[in-house]
Amino acid sequence: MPKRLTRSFFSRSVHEVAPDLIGATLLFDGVGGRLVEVEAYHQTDPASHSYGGPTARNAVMFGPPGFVYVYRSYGIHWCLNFVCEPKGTASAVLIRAIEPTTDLAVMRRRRGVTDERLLCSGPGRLCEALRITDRQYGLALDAPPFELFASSGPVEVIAGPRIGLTKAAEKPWRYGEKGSRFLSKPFPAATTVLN
DNA sequence: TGCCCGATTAACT
DNA sequence: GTTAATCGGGCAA
Repeated sequence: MPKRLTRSFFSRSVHEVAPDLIGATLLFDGVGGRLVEVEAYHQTDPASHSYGGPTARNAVMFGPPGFVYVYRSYGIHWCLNFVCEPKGTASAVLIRAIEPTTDLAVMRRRRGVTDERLLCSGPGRLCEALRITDRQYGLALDAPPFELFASSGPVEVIAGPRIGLTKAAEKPWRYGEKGSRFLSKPFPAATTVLN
């Protein structure tokens, strides 16, 4: 059986946690798959929702690590984040793409598409497929209905610029599995290979 | 209270 | 390649 990740996994620098999450398996109510793309956000980072200090929306980011931050994007979509670092650092990892493994039929129904690559390739898409909304705001990642398992083998991780930002767009804090078909977008050709 | 705009997506040309 | 959809957060006034 794969090893479960507990909340202590997240009590490290967000720039260590983010690449380490690639290849891990996330399930919500038994639906999900392998994490293949994430982005790191830190309080000192102008692109982070925590940059301006605590508010009602970002409050969970200022709490202990290993909990879920969910926000509304463009008034339409939900986006899922994992809070990282010791309490007060207000950093988080945005989950951007999942390689779907279970349950494909459920995800196809929720998404209204059949193509595997359109089920969970994008932060808004994966929340629709897993049925993540603000009702999950503040839930712990190491307790039901969430399940999180470490990668079962080595993974080749690449890093590049984050997607869709106007501030701090040059920071290479997007991490993905090299060669994955399930990335929300390809990484630029000149991309750093980790490991 | 009003205004601007975004860690997106799908449906266009 | 471009753009509409859609609305709450954050800040100016």
